[in-house]
Amino acid sequence: MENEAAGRRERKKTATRAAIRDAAIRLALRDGVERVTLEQITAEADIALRTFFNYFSSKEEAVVAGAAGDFRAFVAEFRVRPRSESVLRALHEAALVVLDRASGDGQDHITALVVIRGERSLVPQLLAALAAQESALAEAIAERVDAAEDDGYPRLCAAIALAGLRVTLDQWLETAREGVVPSLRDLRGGLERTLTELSGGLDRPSAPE
Amino acid sequence: MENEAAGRRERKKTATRAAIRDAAIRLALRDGVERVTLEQITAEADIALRTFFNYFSSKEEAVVAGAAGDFRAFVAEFRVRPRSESVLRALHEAALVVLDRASGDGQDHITALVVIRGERSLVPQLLAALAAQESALAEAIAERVDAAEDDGYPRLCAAIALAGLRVTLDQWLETAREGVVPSLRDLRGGLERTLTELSGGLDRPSAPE
DNA sequence: TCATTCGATGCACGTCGTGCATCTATGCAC
DNA sequence: GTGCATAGATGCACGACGTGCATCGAATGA
Repeated sequence: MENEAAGRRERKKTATRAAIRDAAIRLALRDGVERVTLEQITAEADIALRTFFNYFSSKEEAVVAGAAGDFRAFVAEFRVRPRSESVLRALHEAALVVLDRASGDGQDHITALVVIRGERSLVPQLLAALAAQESALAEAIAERVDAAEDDGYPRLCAAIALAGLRVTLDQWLETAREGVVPSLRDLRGGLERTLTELSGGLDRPSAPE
Repeated sequence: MENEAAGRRERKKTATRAAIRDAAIRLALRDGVERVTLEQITAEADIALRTFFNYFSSKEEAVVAGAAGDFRAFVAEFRVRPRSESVLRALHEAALVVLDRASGDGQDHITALVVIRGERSLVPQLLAALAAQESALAEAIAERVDAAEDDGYPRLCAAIALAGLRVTLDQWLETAREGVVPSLRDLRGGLERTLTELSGGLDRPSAPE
């Protein structure tokens, strides 16, 4: 998707990158991220140990790379949503598009998420990947609503939208058990509810003691 | 705050912990987190290298420890807010209380945040610390609004509230320059605006092309 | 074809993080 | 106060991580 008709060099690079990522996820799924060594990963991907660091700066980054790519795709998709859609609507639609595309690619995206979710050591990396897109999304939102320089809305909206997506996705994954991929329909429903909550206002009165 | 009249053992432990944390922050502020070695930190805190790992599992965790404590305090404070306050109101008040207490302790909390903000390698750790409080906050919210088991509101609200706080704090820190602590009044104002935005509903129409 | 460039690799080194054994100060019972 | 049990501090060894540097070979373009 980022590489169409490039030279052999570029094609080889993206192939290697994918090989490393897949190897990392496969091994992590089998043995647990902590127990997998870089040596194993590089052997599986058939590259030298040193080469690994030409692509990723850590094991964790490699495992999370797929998800990070999806986040980036989400932001890109948001950018091209028609102006007729409100911000939250556009975010919603963008999420659906990425979701469809990812599920079309097979279950790899999902299994990667399952691995990530099960491993505490990946949480920081995943959150960092998400945060990395936050500023990009904020910028896109600022353009879309034509916000003033000092308007806090874009950044706030970006952060909250991504947080909402994360929670929704997380709750959905929670329903997954033993490699059984839960219904995509459920995830759509979750997104729907989350977005509704956001647009309706988040506050609630406290219940009496 | 977590240790009142405990035995000498406990007191020494908390003192050591604080010494490590302070040493880590001080050195990180001077040389940059990446360039500081554990050896330096342990020398500064006057402990053995091995002992460090009895308290923290990494340099980064030590630096972020202070902020992590404030997050925990925030959640604790929220728990004890009166039921007469709505969820967002209670969150707001809790934030103000923690803010007051932290600023009363001097500028240490702020300088720590400044260090953290300037160092990309600390972002994952900080986000992880924040995420760690998310479930605790979600639970507190669930109690407060007496939510049903399958109600997504508590987790969503917790995630979004923390995201909102993070962004607000971040924007405020951005105005800080060269060790000059920006006005706390400004931070209060930022919180006010953020919470208003959240309760009012986050959506916005897109501007025409 | 030839020179250039860029990525892959090997090597060396410093740092990190942990398991294990040991030593010491603390807490406790008497 | 004495002595025991325990928890925390320390030392040691080791495997893994991450990076700078030099080299080699394949891909590119003139």
